[in-house]
Amino acid sequence: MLDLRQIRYFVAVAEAGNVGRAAEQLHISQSPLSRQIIQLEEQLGVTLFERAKQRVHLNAEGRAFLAEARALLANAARLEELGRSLASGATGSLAIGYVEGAVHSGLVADMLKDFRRGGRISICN
Amino acid sequence: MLDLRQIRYFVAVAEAGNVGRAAEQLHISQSPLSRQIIQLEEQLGVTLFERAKQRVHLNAEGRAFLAEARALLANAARLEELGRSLASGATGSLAIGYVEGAVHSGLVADMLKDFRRGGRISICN
DNA sequence: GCCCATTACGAAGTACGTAACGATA
DNA sequence: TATCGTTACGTACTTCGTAATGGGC
Repeated sequence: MLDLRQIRYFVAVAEAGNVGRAAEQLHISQSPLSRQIIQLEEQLGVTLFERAKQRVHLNAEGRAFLAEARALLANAARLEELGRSLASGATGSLAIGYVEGAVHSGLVADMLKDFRRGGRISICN
Repeated sequence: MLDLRQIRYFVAVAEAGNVGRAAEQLHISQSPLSRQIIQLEEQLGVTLFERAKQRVHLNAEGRAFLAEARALLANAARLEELGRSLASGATGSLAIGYVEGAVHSGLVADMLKDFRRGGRISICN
């Protein structure tokens, strides 16, 4: 089973392009970060970074993996926020995310009308 | 940060409606499973199950959480599979998921045409 | 000599299983 | 009494930080 922490570590290193700086941003040492990245690669059986001249750099596989990894982290963050929001709301709260254009197209308005009639808002990605 | 293992445990218990059976399916004991569920609830600050008469049953918050939890697990599984597929493929493989209707609408065909011209296929949920 | 990534090693935290407990039928 | 969920406790594993190692500039 995939570990979200490793994914977060991977994204940090990929974005920083540097293990040391990524470690600072994550508030951990270089050592465990380097190990977690290596472990992730071993568990997946993929080399995500090109190691050369004591530098790490995303390779083709790493770039492909990065896009989906970011999506997963965003999904996890939403789920966590959903949980916390469920705590505050009486029986649940209404959170509305929108995409540019969705408001003007009347999509959001229609969904809200339907919701008032007792309909259910479906989760839209 | 959310832990995928706890999410998987939660979904198992929610679907089984029973800690014991869920534990069997997960190949762990009842004890740690019960604790992980409680920890998840504590970390989120939400009660996901209604405890009554020595039984656990999803409450309203739990049901709302379950839907998104399943989505996250599916997303994680896709990411893991992507990683493993990147290992075998030369520089990456092409995997196509489709939704009923997308094929007949010509959406997939258009995307493939664009892809042949050197365009990029965007990830669609 | 300085910086960067990795490896070595000891300490702390966490998850597990077994066993005991409380409650329900 | 049998079953189910939770709590108690000891063990094993995993992750962390510090320190040492090996390569480039």
